[in-house]
Amino acid sequence: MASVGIKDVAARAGVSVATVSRVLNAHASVSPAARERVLAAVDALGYRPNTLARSLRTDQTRTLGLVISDVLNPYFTELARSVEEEARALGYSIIFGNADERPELQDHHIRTLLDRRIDGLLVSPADGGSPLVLDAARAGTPMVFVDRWIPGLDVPVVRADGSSAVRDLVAHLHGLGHRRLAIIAGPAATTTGSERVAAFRDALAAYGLELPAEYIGQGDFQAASGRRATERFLALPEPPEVVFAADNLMALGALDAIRARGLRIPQDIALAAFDDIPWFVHTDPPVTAIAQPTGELGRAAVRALTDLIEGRTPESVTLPARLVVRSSCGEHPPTGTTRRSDA
Amino acid sequence: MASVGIKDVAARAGVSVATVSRVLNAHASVSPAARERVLAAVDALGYRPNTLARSLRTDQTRTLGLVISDVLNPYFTELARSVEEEARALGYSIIFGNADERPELQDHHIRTLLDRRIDGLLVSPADGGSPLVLDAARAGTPMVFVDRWIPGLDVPVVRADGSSAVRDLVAHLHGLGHRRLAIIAGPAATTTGSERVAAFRDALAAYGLELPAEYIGQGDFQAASGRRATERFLALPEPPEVVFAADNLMALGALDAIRARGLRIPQDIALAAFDDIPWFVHTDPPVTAIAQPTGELGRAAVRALTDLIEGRTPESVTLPARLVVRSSCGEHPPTGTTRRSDA
DNA sequence: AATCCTCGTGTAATCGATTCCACGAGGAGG
DNA sequence: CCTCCTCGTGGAATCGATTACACGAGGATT
Repeated sequence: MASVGIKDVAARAGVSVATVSRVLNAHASVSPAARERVLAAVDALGYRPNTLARSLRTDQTRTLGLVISDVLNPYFTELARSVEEEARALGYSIIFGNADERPELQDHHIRTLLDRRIDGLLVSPADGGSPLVLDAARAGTPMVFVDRWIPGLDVPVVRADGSSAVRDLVAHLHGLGHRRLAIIAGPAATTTGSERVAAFRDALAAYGLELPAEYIGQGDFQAASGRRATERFLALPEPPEVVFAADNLMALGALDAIRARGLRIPQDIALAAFDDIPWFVHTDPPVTAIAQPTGELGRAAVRALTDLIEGRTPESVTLPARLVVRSSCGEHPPTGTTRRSDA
Repeated sequence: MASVGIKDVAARAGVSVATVSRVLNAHASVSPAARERVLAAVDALGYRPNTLARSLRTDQTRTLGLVISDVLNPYFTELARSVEEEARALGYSIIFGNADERPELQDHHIRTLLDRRIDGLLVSPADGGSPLVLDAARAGTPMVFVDRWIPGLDVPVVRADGSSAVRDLVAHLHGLGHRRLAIIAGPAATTTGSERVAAFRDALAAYGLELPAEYIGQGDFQAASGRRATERFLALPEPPEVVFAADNLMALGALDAIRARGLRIPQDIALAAFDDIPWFVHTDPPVTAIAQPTGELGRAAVRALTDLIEGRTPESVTLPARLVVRSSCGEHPPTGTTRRSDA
């Protein structure tokens, strides 16, 4: 039952544990004969080094932590996938934590990750900055923010800039004749929560349009909040002509609410969303959305973090998002299929 | 920079490391006074035990590995979420691995997990059984299969039985007048790949219907394969009236293919899927699907695994799946909203 | 031929916890 | 008053690796 250790390998190869360690780590000089015997012993015994012991000694785990805001959100899921892929290519593994958009759950995972002595942390903060994150950052834990970030910290940020895409969206909507535009925002404590509202408001201003308070629904990036916000919009004396959801889950909730009211999209009300996902092609109707270069973001984030860990100078990265027009805001659907460019 | 260790705590509290360890682990007897001082020192220093050292010594990590077949599949994502939740409640953490339906990637993750000395493994095998999985099972690694399994191994299985739901589906389809029914299958090397075809064929047989070879599309549970299989169906001299996709991603691919052909659902061709997801409510049209009690499965799997680890006798669990009728197979959509019961 | 490197190797300290064992103090029982 | 537990505590071994240091053998340099 006792799994085989380095001692067993050493014994079988007739060398010391030091030599075994040396061949395994391509260290220093080892005679070809000894190397041969060690390698033979290793796979005769099926030896696998104990990473716990190794990490304890070397003080590095070659593991990165990734705390994502919500696993049920396809955007984060795709992000997680690309992060893991890039990390693997660079010789790191990833341990995920899912925050479910709850700051206390986020902290739980960060704590666990830190306890495991991960080499670095990738976070998409669910709030404006828990003491835990702040302390970790100040204590010098290698850390990179992805998608969302916390201002005022010397931590590289990898994210997409949606403002130009939001301008395109508003231009599109305005061109279709819409004038009363509403937004379902994310939590103000998150950068993506507040920035998307600001970008939307600015874009409206360019057309001389206002964004009245009752046209800002407060959501939390989860489907249920999108539903509630939309119901509130629809109950208004003068409901908006367009609802723009700041993420895809709240768009799903909006879809629920609109369908429950028996309204049609886009005839009765138009819908657009931040974050494009494959399902938006097949919803009724296909949803106009702002697509982020998700895969690129994940890869860039990993590169930034490994740069930081390995002593190179990481750079913050901002990539542009882009508008993908479908038919949920009115007019004819675009001819042909509109596909996402991000693979 | 050297993070604080148990020695620092001991020094500050004026006791030995043994005593510190004892209060931290609620072991043996410690005087209230000493306990007090230790606790004070612990949070004055912000001490956190090094889990690597602890695990090395105790030979347990209180960590479970979960290898899922595909993170981009909402079914597995939901499974992962419930698994983590239940594990957390029981005092374990989860490390995920995403196999992307590729056996070699699955093996990579299992190897990594094993190297980390996880206490137990939850697997949804992407193939009929890699040597790695077989060896681990035989070597006595606590292991539980979830969703899919490998026959002939003494490993508990937690899964859903879809056969009765498939019968319901076929009855529904037959009742709508459909007679030429096709299926997009998963890889034959997976149990869910072959069982769903078998269940479908059996259900058809009850109505005196055949399942000809050209009506069995070979997929791999990924969207692209669903698209290809559907294109092949549509190119047949006598195309099927219904396509039943064995998972939701292949259904997405089928949707793509059907739309690209300019056909309408359900007038030109009907569609149904295994695995229900929130988006199916809002696709065009809403998709009739077989829903698994995903959350329950995840929780049961964790309980079985922890039973195994902690020396209790785990039990295999089979829960029923159920049919959720929407409008993608014809007829009127059900009145009211059809929601998923699984929270 | 004496000296000095270089090369290959082994011994032992170390990482940070847990835990067995021994030991002294104090109370109970005789 | 002596003996024997029990209780609280500390010393030191241990888990399985890595790696600094020492050392002996052999070749090269003078």
